[in-house]
Amino acid sequence: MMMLNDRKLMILQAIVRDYIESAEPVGSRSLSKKYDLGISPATIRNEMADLEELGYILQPHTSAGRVPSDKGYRLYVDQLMEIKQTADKNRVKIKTELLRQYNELEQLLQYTSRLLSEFTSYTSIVLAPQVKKSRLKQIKLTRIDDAHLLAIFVTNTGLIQNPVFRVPPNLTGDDLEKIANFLNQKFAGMPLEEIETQLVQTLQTELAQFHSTVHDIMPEMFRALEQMSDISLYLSGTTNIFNFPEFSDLTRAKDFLTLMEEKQVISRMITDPGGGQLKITIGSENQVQRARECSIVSATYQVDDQTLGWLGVIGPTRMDYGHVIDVLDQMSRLMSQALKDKS
Amino acid sequence: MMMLNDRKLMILQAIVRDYIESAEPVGSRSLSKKYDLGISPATIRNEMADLEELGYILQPHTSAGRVPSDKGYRLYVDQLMEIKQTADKNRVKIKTELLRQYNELEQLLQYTSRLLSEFTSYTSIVLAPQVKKSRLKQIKLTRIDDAHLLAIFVTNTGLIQNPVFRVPPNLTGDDLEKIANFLNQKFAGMPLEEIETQLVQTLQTELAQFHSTVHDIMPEMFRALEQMSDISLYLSGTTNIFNFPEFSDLTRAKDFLTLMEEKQVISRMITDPGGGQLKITIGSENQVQRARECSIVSATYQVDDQTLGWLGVIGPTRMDYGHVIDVLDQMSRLMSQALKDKS
DNA sequence: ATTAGCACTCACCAAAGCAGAGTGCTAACA
DNA sequence: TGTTAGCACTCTGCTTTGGTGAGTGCTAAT
Repeated sequence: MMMLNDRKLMILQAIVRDYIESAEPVGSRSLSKKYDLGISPATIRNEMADLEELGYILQPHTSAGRVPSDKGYRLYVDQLMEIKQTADKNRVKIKTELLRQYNELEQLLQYTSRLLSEFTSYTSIVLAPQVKKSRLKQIKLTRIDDAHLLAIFVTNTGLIQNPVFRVPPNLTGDDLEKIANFLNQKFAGMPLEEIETQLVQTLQTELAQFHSTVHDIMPEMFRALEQMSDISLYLSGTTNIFNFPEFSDLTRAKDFLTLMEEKQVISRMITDPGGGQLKITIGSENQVQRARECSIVSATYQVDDQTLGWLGVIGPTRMDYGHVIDVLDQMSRLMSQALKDKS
Repeated sequence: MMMLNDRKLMILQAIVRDYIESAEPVGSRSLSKKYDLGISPATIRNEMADLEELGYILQPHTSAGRVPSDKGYRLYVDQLMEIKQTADKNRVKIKTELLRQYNELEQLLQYTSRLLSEFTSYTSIVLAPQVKKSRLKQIKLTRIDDAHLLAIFVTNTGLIQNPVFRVPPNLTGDDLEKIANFLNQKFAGMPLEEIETQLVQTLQTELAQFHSTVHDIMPEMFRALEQMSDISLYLSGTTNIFNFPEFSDLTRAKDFLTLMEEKQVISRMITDPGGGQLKITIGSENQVQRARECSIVSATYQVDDQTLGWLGVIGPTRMDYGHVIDVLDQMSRLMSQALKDKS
């Protein structure tokens, strides 16, 4: 692959910057006026022609200016971009807000999401820790009424799940306590998903000591747990997209918002199996067809090197990557810290 | 106020019906063609002129057809509308889906919301029972770690709240149990909001028997409860508004969707302090300025004559009231029943 | 009281003309 | 040989113009 010379890089950088700011195709004349590149529009035109041939920029139509292609954005992000430092005032605000003592994990997640969309002006996504991957700290069983039991799973991620499920009425309070003790001893510290599989094996033998109905309630309990804990994610600023001219087409806006209602898909987009610290997906790089007009930047939050969840923003490919990355980087660190303080 | 003669009523009815269906201003000629009114366009025109003067219909501009005014819709809803029976197939579907055994209240609410938007094709809103008004069935206290306690409030509405809060580390397990027992005995059956106020009075005297720190943790507990239980409501089908031409203006669509992000406001709109069974708010009747282009139909769900929450739809004033009312009526009954079966 | 007829109004649409920004190419320049 | 000025050309976006169709109000006939 041909290496771009410095001047081409400089021009590409200017184009991307300008387009990110203005959303209008950028032409050679205005480029040379606005930025002090030291070369004439004609020269810029020549270089632009090359850049276009190489696929870094596009012309919406003859006699229009140029627009970065996804490939162009990619190069920009990888080599040309400068991370924008957030203003100190805002750094402080983010920090104090996020490190405030939240009693509930949910509150932290929700507030992070708010802040993220507020500071980036894109749509933010915060993915809660997966229930299944969380490790059991403690389990409690309580009778709610004749027919229902409440189980309380306290986990190491701060998640607390409390599935309610039906049970036959002939379980005594004593039974419950025994079962809970047994479960705690046996499974504390284990990821919930493992517990479920292990339980099947354990059931036959060890659980025999209990009332015979125990056989039945365990699967019921996990089914209830499963049911209630579908993907939980926090979105903010979905309506921000109306601020971007690329979504001023009604059907585009609709498609975007409809997409934002599909938790499954969103969660797949923001999660990176590769597992780097920061993931940038630009337009057509996206696996999800319907998001090929968007870019996504996402990061993880973690405790003790275990990745708990993800947070990120989604917006037009014409995204202010430099800014978003800085904000996201801060927030992911702070979330990790907030969770650490807690556990 | 002048009473409208039958013919005027008939014409108004036809106008509203037609406009609800087509979203286009309706003229005298097409009206007489489409509906078999037995009078000529010219006569219709005369009547229309009267109806306009009386404020029941409007002309977007000279030489356009007529459009119902909010006053016109109101008359239609009060006197002219016929309730549309939902197709049997759908009635059955709604019934079976809603009376399915849901372990969690949240699931019932969420699913109701889905169904409601699906069957009406508007945006649906389901308001969960207010925590504060719910009555305590049972309370449990559990230690999570050195610094945190988990309280579990089980209420009569099926709501389970589990606030986590900080406590000084020197509380024994025994203490906890005693406190819980005390609270249960004293407050079971009481609305949570009352408990909180009563507690302040009780604190000084009766709680003296416990460890001195009890003074401190009670307010803390309720603060945590308060914090976590902001208005919880379930929206579905927000993007449905894109299907209506009255929202094909980008800023209108944006305004609507932005409004839908404000739980406070929505909850105020859908709740009727007057307290009838079914509430219909048409356009400018709405207290909320930004919703004066919308109509809202809402109903309650209840158990033992106590209103627990609300459900409803919001859409353009050109709403298919007859249909919405039928669906809503069914659903509100079924929700009430589902909750009754449970408690 | 109703209706046919008629002149008139206005939104909507398509075609036409115009201005502005941008391009590619050629030829001159350093 | 790389750079730049000049120029003809292209294409979008905006405004103008004219025609069409649905609808109205009024008047006069039924």
